Amino acid sequence: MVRAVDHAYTLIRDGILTGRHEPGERLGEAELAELTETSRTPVREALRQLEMEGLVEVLPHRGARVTAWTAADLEEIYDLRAMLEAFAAERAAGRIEPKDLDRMTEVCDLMDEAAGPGATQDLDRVTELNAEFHGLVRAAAASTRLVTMLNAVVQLPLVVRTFHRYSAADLARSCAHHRELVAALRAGDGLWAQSVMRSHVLAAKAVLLRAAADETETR
Amino acid sequence: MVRAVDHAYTLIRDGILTGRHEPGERLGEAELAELTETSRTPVREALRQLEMEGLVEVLPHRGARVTAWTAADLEEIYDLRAMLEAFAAERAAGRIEPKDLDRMTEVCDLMDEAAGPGATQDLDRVTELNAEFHGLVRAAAASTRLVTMLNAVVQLPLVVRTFHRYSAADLARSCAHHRELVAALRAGDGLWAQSVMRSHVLAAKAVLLRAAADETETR
DNA sequence: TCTCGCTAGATTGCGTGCAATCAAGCGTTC
DNA sequence: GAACGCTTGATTGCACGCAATCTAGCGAGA
Repeated sequence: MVRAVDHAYTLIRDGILTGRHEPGERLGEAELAELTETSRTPVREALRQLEMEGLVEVLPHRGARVTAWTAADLEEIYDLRAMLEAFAAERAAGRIEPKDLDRMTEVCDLMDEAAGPGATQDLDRVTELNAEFHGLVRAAAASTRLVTMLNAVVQLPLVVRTFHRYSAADLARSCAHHRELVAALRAGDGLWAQSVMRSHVLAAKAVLLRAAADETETR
Repeated sequence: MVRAVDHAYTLIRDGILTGRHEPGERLGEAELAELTETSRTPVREALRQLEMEGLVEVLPHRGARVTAWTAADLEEIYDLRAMLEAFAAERAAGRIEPKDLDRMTEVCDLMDEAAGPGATQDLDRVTELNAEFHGLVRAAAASTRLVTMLNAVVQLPLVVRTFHRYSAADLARSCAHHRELVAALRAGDGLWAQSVMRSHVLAAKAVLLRAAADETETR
């Protein structure tokens, strides 16, 4: 048995992440209540939650809209994320358990497999594994507040389906970063881990910004 | 005319910050509705908001409690804050307007006055001015998301009435940091600004941790 | 023709009732 | 005497209704 709030939250969130609700689209409470087969009360709470995470904007007496990101937002968010993830990596270096490190190595192998060129390539699986990898780092950082903040800035990359914009070289570099991070964590070197993680996120930012620039150019 | 949610939010928040509601205390919705002279609906929304900011914890079907901080929480929060404020200072270095810098200098003068020893000392006024000073930095950083995150980690220092634990030397150092930060921002030196801000926050952390240690010792 | 004001429809904000869930106290059984 | 289960009281979670507010469209006046 799940709470209606969680049900509504998950449904609306997925609707935004999969692009079913476009940026700027208006989200009426009554409409969402019907969609989620609940009432407006849990929908309201779910929208508040999503507002905190930055996925929707709600204006008093005017309802909620799906957040529309600008290129400047994107840059700002990735800079924030770089800092937060680097901090998490540093903390993780002093706390992570060997079994988590082993699992991270496994995830790296699976990612190489799913990211490799050819018919077996599965970018959605890569996204999933990537989320697990970074989740392990955050969990090892052991800071509930940090995790909350990261959740707020990590949603966006999902919206824009990051990995579908990666070139083969970008993907290879990303996987290499992951392996290097595991090495840094295994060595217990906080500075190294922090540094690799920062590179990792900033590289992702560069890919995204270039992709965004290309899009507006060809338009 | 203000919204009932905001009214309830402000009232409950003040109740926690001023210590009227003690850490660990149970906060019943009905009770708060009566206290704020509204109904349970806006109270519920206010509690959710406060949960996001870390001031209360709400458990499903069991209601809300005022968050009880441990020494480890305190350390974690100050490390987070050091990083976030440093980041804000760096961004501010490239964007802040001369008139804001002038105002910051004014605030420094006023703080020296209010912090000075003797009968004119007014630590609540220092707290107020300190908030304005840091607010100017954050505003200059021009990142809505960063401001949201900082709000989440800046609440705590208010709860424990930080400045009342400062020695004369601590206060003097804090004011010196402020002046140095203004200099760094005026020079447009992001690295310098970031560095000063980090020192500033970590120094505050040290004062608080020592004070906390003393308290548990004499108990 | 442009601007301002008004009206109507729709939507959010809030109050309240009812059902689901939880904690505590009591009684029963081993 | 201790442990388990049940019942009762209290509290949260959810649904729905009404009032306050906003947006859009129309009409009157300059």
